[in-house]
Amino acid sequence: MEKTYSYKYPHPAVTTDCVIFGFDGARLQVLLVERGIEPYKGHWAFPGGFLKMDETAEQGARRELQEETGLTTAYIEQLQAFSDVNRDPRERVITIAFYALVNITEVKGGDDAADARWFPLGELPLLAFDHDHILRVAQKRLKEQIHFNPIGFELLPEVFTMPQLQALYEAILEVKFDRRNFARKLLTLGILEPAQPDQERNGTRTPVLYRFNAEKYQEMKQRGFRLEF
Amino acid sequence: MEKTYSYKYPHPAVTTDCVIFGFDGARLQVLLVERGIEPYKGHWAFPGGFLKMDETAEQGARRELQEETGLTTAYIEQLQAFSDVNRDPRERVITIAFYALVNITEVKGGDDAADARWFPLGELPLLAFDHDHILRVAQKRLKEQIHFNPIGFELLPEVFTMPQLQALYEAILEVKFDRRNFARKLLTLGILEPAQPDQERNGTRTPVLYRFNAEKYQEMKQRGFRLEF
DNA sequence: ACAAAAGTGTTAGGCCTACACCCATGA
DNA sequence: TCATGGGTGTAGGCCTAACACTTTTGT
Repeated sequence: MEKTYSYKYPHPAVTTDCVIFGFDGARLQVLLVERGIEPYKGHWAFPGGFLKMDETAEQGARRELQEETGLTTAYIEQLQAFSDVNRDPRERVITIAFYALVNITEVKGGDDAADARWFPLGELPLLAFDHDHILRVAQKRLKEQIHFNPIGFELLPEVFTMPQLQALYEAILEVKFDRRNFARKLLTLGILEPAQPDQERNGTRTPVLYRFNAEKYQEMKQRGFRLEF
Repeated sequence: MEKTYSYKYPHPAVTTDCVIFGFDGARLQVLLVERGIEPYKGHWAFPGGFLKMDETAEQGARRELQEETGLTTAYIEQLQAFSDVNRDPRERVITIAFYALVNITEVKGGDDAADARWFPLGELPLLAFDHDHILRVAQKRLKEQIHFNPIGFELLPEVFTMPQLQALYEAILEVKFDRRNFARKLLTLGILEPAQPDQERNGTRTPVLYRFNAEKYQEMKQRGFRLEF
């Protein structure tokens, strides 16, 4: 006989979904998995699944993230719950959506997940459920967050160039910046440090390498600050 | 025999809770209800309750808001889900928390609810469950939101004075502003309009009345703008 | 040798901050 | 009449935005 779980009042099912952002140097990308079963078979979806009774939503989202990317330490933050009554045709399912920022080069990247793939924003396949809606909310949140937090650094390798950093900000905010003004603004923030002996800078054609200084950033956050764009 | 609802896998219970902010002219206030039953009997909690199977989380939160304040049109926005495994001692309960901004003068205000009362932030009673945590998140979100949205106007009567508006911003952001700079900043935004014939301004001791111009605000939002503080 | 990428510096204007004075009301 | 609350204007500094030239590498 099959075990079931009974309640006095109806309970919705609860899942987590994780919008995983990466940056390939030019465009923002999202990691999606192809659905092999109905409903929405053949559509693509964010990694996610049913929440276990002994884990918080964030733990569940991290578990899904780890299963798809191998990463255990990524930046992850809750977006919000999505609770439309008919968002899943099978039963009432509420999902708690998260977004994660990962360094795309550290992700084994759908090699053995086989069904997981990176897609650039703007070249997305058909998404399952209300995942297009969730993605729009995630993008909006990302744009907002970057004004208060240097979360962009989560998307870059440990060492990066100023043009890379600028391309990232432009991809997230969907605007263009003046090279010189952008570099000055970020440098005067004081959270970047050169990651390169001066001697090695042979030609000006090769960009200067920087690294993010997390301690300086923590100091600044204490005193309060704003990134203006 | 009692009816029950059975599932193949365990399902958590899902509630909504609504952090309702009001402004009395000097301080931010929160509407709380006293719990009459265990657990946390005698503690105070945000209005909330179990989500029905045919309503979205927002609809549930609005229903709770309406039951406690009589308001049907308030500004309401989702905070996030709170999912700690043991946040409710009875069973696994996940709550989807919202925050609402209401004009305190329009709220029947716990008169017939009898157990609902406004408390100023800073003079709060003991809160039930993880509601102190939820409140901190709500306050943080309110501070962030006010940089992008003139949500402060939701907390004021239709017609208000500049000193009132300033007191509200100071209460939310927990800072002090220079009177003259604050007035200029808000006026040059172009979303305030005088709500008073010039003649009636007899003495300068009586403050000028303003009203929020929602159309101008919508225009500005299209073009993109920022409130700086 | 020429195009593309990256480094660097200056200037003008706007916004923010700090600050002083006047008027009217109410005690 | 004096303290309080509210309205208004100005000057300095900082930050932002706009903009040009040089170097080097790769083709």
